[in-house]
Amino acid sequence: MIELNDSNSYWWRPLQGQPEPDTRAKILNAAYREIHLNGFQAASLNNILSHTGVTKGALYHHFPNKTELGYAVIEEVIARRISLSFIDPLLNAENPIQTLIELIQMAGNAFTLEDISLGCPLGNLAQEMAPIDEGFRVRLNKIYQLWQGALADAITRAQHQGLVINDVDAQQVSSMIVATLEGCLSAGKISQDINQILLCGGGLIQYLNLLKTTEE
Amino acid sequence: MIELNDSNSYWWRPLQGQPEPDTRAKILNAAYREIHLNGFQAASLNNILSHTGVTKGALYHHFPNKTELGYAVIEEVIARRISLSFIDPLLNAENPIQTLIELIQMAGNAFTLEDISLGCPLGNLAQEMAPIDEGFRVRLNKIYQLWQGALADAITRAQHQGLVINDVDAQQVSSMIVATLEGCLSAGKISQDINQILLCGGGLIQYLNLLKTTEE
Amino acid sequence: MIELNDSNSYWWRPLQGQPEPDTRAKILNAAYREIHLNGFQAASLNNILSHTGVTKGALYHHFPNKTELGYAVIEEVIARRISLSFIDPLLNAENPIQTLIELIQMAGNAFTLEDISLGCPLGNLAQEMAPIDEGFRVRLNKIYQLWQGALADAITRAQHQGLVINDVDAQQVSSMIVATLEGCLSAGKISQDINQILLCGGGLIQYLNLLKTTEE
Amino acid sequence: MIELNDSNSYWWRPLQGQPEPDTRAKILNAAYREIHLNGFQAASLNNILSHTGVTKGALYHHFPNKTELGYAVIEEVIARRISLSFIDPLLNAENPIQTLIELIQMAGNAFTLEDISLGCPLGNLAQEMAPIDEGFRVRLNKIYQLWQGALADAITRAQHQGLVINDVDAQQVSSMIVATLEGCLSAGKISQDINQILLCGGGLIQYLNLLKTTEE
DNA sequence: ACCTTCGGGACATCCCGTTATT
DNA sequence: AATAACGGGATGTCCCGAAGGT
Repeated sequence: MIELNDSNSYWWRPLQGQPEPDTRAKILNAAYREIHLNGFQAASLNNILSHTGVTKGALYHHFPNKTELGYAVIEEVIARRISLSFIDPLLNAENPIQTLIELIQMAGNAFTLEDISLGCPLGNLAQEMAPIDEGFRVRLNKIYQLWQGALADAITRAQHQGLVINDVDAQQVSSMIVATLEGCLSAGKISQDINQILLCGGGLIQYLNLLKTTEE
Repeated sequence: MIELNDSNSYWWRPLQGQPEPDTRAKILNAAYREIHLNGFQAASLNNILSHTGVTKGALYHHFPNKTELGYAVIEEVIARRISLSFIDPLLNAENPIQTLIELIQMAGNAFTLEDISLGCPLGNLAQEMAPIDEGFRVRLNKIYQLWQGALADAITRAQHQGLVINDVDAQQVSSMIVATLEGCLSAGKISQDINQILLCGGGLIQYLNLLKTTEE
Repeated sequence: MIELNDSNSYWWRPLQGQPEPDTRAKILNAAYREIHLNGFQAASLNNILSHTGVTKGALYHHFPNKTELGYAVIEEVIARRISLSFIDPLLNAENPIQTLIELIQMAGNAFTLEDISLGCPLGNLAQEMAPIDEGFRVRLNKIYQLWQGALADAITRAQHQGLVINDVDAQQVSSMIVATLEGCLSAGKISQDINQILLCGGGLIQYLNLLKTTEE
Repeated sequence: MIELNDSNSYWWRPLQGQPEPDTRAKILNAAYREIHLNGFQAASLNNILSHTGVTKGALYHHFPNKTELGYAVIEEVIARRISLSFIDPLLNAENPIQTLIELIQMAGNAFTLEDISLGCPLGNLAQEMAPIDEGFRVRLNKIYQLWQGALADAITRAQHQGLVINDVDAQQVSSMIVATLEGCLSAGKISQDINQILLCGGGLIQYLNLLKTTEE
């Protein structure tokens, strides 16, 4: 069984510039980890409390119930992490398609074995909760669409810059990119083999290179 | 919350030629559904029992515990369904690449709203249980590798037949196809929008068409 | 089957000076009785709860599990009772050997039929749990050694006072006394006959009288 | 936890001259061991079955229920073992008191660590079941009285032979001997220290020697 | 004589929330 | 803002025994 430690994994490498987090933030972080480890339904409030030293009363002072805590984790933790890692870098990229490729390569190289084992926080929660709780689905979908939209924008821009061929639909390509990325992580999770991720990611990068205009 | 009914969805459309299932089979089928709906950890044995009319004593006669029941579901239900739907049709296909494309299209068209909402049984379980229970991971990985291997074989055969360009690696492509398929289903689950699946699947099919040799 | 009532038996005559016991104490007392009646393994938490009116949540707030509840019963209930009944009176006795004899006689006379039937709480638990759970064994052994040590001290003091013959080993004698006492209670339990206890206890007292120095 | 093996311990060293035991005997032996290990209430019929390879149907063909199986174990297994070990040797002893002493010494030397840990089958069952089930109590008491009676007879004979002083009551002494023996085993069980048994047993032997007439 | 299958209850555990108090 | 105590339901597990077949 996986131990909840303070390692510097890809998914919960601590965000910088946040001095002495208050109770609410402590709960949020611990909840994020617990949920990432065990899923939302199997996440235990008692575990979260014992890992933070916070009491149950304090928790229920800040969050009305477990579900709302889950919502807050999505909106305040996961959303930010996805933005920082996958969306922001694309926004003002000079060469969007190249930036995207490098982003994928960087992520692949940064993965630890634990990251592989646990998978993407967004994807995990979506897989588990989307069919069960509409509140989860809506919030997760919002992030998902944001991500995919940013990708579509980047590709469109790249097309306008003449960096990407024009006979592909940006929406379709971005949709496929996100799906393939999530699928790659899933493959890594099942096989627990980083080579599976690199193999699959390599396929994606090769595909993206096919989209580039052949410069001469 | 989704109700467990007897609808004819893609994932649990009843297999044919199995008259009057015995107790064990009844449990297995109900467990498959319950797990598909709620995930393994949240699956309730009591639900399974009440949906089958089987008693606890009977269940524990056939399976020593919940985990072993989960294993049996993987090995005896999920494995067969994946084989029937995605592997067998490829085995003796005359035109493997075309068969593969048609397979994807057929699956996309066959999906009901419920299927979209629930996602792929294999992918769901992998997402949830691979990091938590090695027994699950190994069994799921076996199916996953079988599937991917069958795809790689098909692509290699297509290359030998001159139907697919030779400058792609069959392993890499098959790995990416499986990942993208799983990712597409995930996207559909989050958005609960069949167009998302078609969009994403369309991207995959377009990609596969790129791999075909340009006949003249 | 024996009913759990509030009788004034030797073993659970309520300790004095403890007004309005709190929840934890109530659980502890009820657990002590239930364990004394049925043994630890067969002790039912539901019985304990129903006899106290306490709920499951409260019980598991105070004790992490049944085993720890058992440990607490040993350390906080049984230990005190043995001390009060068999150890403390010996500590500052002027004539230790005579005090010991009187102690045995008093205990014998105080026994009710129920006491005989249920036996010694310490001995029962030891018999049942020592081979099964090391935590039980260690805690029970601690009390046992305390008791035996107090007896050995008393005998040694008696020897120094010239009240007991010097050609016996205090350790050996005290070990035998404790064993014989426990054995007497066992005999009473099997025969459910108070005369058996008196017969056996009489033998012990006769033996102790043999150890006295013949004053002239 | 103690494993159920086939070791040659004092308590269940196999009785000789019993070729290829039938089903009933196999159940009886396995039940004896299981009960000795875990007590009667915690003894699991399923364990007994899995250790014998016998099925539940067969068990319930030979015994109407668990309680009757327990009775049979007492009457057919425990009774015989106590007789063989502690009663028969005394019956025709030329020097009863000396034989008794040697018997105690032999038993003490024969004990393995496992024997110490598990205690006397008779005493264990009595401690656990006498207050709970009258059927158990009666059957166990019968063996107990048989044993004690045999001891009383032996002492009486020794007195007639002039080997034991006349100013002790044979009944009382025999009662105390049995109690002390049981108590010694209990002490060994708690302390899990063979020296405790030897210390306590030494005290008993010393006491017995006091009863001898001083030959000159 | 013996086997498989099954019935149904009891048990320890854990969980999410609530309430009174400070 | 935070705490300790408590409520009460649901869960997986196990167990003894019954029933019907061979």
